[in-house]
Amino acid sequence: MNIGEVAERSGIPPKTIRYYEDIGLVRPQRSGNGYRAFREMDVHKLAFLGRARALGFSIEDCRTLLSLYEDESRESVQVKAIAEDHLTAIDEKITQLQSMRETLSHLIKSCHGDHRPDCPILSDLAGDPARS
Amino acid sequence: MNIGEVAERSGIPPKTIRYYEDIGLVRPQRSGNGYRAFREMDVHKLAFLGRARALGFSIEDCRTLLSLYEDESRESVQVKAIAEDHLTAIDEKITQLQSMRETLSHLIKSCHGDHRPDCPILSDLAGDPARS
DNA sequence: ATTGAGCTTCCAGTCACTGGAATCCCTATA
DNA sequence: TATAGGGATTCCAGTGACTGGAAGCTCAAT
Repeated sequence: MNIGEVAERSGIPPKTIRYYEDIGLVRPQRSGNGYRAFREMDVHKLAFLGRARALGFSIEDCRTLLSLYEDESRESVQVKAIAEDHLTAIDEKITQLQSMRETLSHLIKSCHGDHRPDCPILSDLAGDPARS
Repeated sequence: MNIGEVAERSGIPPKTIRYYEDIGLVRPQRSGNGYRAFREMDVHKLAFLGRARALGFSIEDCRTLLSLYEDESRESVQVKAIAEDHLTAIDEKITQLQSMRETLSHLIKSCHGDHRPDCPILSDLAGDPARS
């Protein structure tokens, strides 16, 4: 199977598949013409990576998850620990974004948004808390 | 004022201040010895940048916001538009993270997390929806 | 024989810093 | 006065996870 078909079937663009090979996430064989020759297993792995990435796992987490997936003697607690750490990180990001959102939406509400220069958003950024 | 004192007063590390000069966000003068010579105005600008970055504005947004701040003939609607766009982007990120969070926490709940290899997290990543 | 699509490699750019090396300047102390 | 230190300078490289583009090779069809 050539890279184009694999890209279509796994949902991972060719450029990214080559990149994943570069960093050792997949190891497709090669045909006589120098083209990458993918097997079903490779497509499966790439789809796995696509789903893990879509859940926000880092490439290094993906590498670990893949190796656990292929390790028959894994313990599910290992997988769960990675997932829990990641969930914690997601929660922290959400909290941070919500705090930004809070401040920003207050500022936006207090700004007239007209042709005059007075702007509580700029006043706040400038460090004038009275005007925000 | 040297870079160390400015860093302390503005909360921006020296490395970052030099970087901000590189990309033209601040233009400190120079002393005879080649050291950067910051004025109050520069500290003020850097603190402005620090607050804008803390709200998640991109460097390019910060550049625009700074120039609006210094433009007496600005219209607050220009500032508000940037802030609203940014708020939209934040909301999109939050939504995406919450969707990841949702999926991930379901998977975590369904995983025993013991010494056995069976793992619904891996099964889901492998594309087996029945086992998740 | 030629065209065009698809494949190859390699290099550079993204974003916003951050670390490190080599060197220079200034001040205080022995 | 020599020296030691702390702080300043520049420049280069690396981060994460791709993505774009150029130059060139292969293959199938006309």
